[in-house]
Amino acid sequence: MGRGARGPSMHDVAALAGVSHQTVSRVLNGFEGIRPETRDRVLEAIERLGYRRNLAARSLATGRTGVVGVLSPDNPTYGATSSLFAVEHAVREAGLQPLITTTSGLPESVESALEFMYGRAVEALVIMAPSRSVLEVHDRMGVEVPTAYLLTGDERGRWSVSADQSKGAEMALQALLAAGHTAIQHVRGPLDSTEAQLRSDAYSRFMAQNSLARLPILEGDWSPQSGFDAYVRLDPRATAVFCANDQMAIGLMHAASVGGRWVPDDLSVVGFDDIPEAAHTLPPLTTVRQSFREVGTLAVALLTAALEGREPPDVEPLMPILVERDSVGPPGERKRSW
Amino acid sequence: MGRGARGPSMHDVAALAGVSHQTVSRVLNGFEGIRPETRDRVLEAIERLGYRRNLAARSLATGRTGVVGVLSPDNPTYGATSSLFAVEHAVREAGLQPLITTTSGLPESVESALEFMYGRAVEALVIMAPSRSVLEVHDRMGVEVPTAYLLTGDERGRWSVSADQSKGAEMALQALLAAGHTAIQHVRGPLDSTEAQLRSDAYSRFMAQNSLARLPILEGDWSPQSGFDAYVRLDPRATAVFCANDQMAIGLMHAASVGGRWVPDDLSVVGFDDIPEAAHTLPPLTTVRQSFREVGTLAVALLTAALEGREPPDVEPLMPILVERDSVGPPGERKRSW
DNA sequence: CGGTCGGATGTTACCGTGAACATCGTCCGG
DNA sequence: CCGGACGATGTTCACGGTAACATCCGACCG
Repeated sequence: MGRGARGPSMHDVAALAGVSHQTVSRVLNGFEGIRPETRDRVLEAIERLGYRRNLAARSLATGRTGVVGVLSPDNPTYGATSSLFAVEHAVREAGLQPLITTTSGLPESVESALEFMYGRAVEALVIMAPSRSVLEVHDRMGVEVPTAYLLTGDERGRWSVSADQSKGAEMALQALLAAGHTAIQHVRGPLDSTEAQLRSDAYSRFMAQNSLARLPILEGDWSPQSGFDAYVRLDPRATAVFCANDQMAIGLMHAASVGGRWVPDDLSVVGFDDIPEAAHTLPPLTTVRQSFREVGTLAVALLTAALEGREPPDVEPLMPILVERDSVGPPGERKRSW
Repeated sequence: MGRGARGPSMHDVAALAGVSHQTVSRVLNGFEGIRPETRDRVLEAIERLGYRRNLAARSLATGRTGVVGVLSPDNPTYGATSSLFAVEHAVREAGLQPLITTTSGLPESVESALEFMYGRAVEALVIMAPSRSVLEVHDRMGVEVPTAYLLTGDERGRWSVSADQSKGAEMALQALLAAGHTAIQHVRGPLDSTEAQLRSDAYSRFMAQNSLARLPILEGDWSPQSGFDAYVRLDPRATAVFCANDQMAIGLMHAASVGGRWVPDDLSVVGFDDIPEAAHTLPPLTTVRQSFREVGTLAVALLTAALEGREPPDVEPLMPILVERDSVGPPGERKRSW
């Protein structure tokens, strides 16, 4: 194993500045009792040598790594990625180091990803767990570092950071109801997904509360293709569909158009997430926007508080926003001629 | 600075197994000359104590970190993120540690991201530089680790890994030409972007080679909104548009529909990238697929070869694939009644 | 005017690992 | 029967920081 070229060390800096290495250490760590003149000499020596401190040595001496593990799904969706990048930024901002590791979600993949991070001595974790199985693996491996959860709905109580999924779903459904729809069907996300479950539960609750007949819930996998496929399984009576995300809504609108049904005249559709494309589908998609970046930032705030021994802030679920565009219209058989 | 709880060390393992710490080290590093019986005793002790080696200490002793820095745009687009995740996976697979750092692309952001990574003593870099300014900052900071470039077209010669942008653009244009279009306009990506430049150059070349009049090149920023905005600036003579990515194509098709022009009857559109939504736009988008994951994997192969002192493999630009769907039709004034 | 105190800085030990070198026993050949 | 070689393992040191403690020196006080 060839050893890397080593840069200058504290001792080199100390020698150049005519002080001891400990004084250099004190300067770097912002110690108080240092004569300004000495500090300047040290800083100049650092500058001259292009010195960078060796974090491995520091970590070895202090027993701390400052590494925050981030487990992310390896699926490049807009929402998850937005949150991921917000987490990355916030972690770095907090003076810590993000260790982003992706997983397909299969148990062995989750396990190897977590094993990798534990092997790196992470001091905190952000688990972006779109599916419950990820949580199960994590629980089974039982490690003790502070952990925040994203994409898990409210599964983990105060450690779960998320937008209010139920409220969001309600907003979407309310938009349909307000337009006059009563035969509303739901295309949910994967059974395994906690967020999909919350939205789906909200659907059932909403229908019950408004004394509407609950049509069979169709299952998709978040992909546009699965939305497309869901269309043919739609109940003929349905005049409106609440899709659990925008991508499936896009696929479903495509299928509707192939099937000769026009959105919003023959079928109303709402999505969830407000991905950038949602404003430009045909027709532009009415959807529910959630602030992905905000949940990422909040999760890190939770962890830094825990790491510094402060009381973690209470995280209220974030309020989503209904974005009304053109995919919702009144029900009825106003078939457009084409 | 409170010191973290320290786990068992090699010495603890050694004591339990009745050997010296060096023997433990040898077992862990797969040394040859160890009696099987001794090895087993050591492994059992490791198991019993739940020992994990301290990478900080290892790194300090060897002078190596095994960290590969990955600079990524903080823009959660499908393509960049796909490559990013492929890089992450490949780096980990190679026994190294990815250090993913995002940047907005603004010089000070790029600089702080690079500074962060250099401070972590990265041994190699993957720079995902959608814009030339990122490269400039990187060059200015002048560091010597092996560096692979993504999203830069062929800017960096053999160190640039990418799909063949020119060929891809040609394929897109050829599809339009084959359908009978001669008045083809181009909506390019940002001026600063090397990939946009390559596609744009390919457009100019293609038009010249086929003796077609080059219509003014419009500039977008990759977003659907910018594609939408470009529509009104379209030349009235244009019967077809080559958009430099799918998102802009989506926005442009939206605008066309608002403007009462039908795709593909009144206007043909091709995109670039083949994002998952492209198969489900109205109409489904003809586009050029490039293998984002593959370029990510290849970039890492390049770096691991360099790190191990092997001759880096020659990386041929990857061949993109034309995906023909329904957004291209023959030119003409066959306005669809609606 | 000497002792003490406190601020500024130096000295030493230690963190956990890997590398170089030392040691020990055994086997084999002269 | 002894010495060298070799295989298996142990010992020591270095890596580059931080923490604890030691030291030095000037100022202030009794």
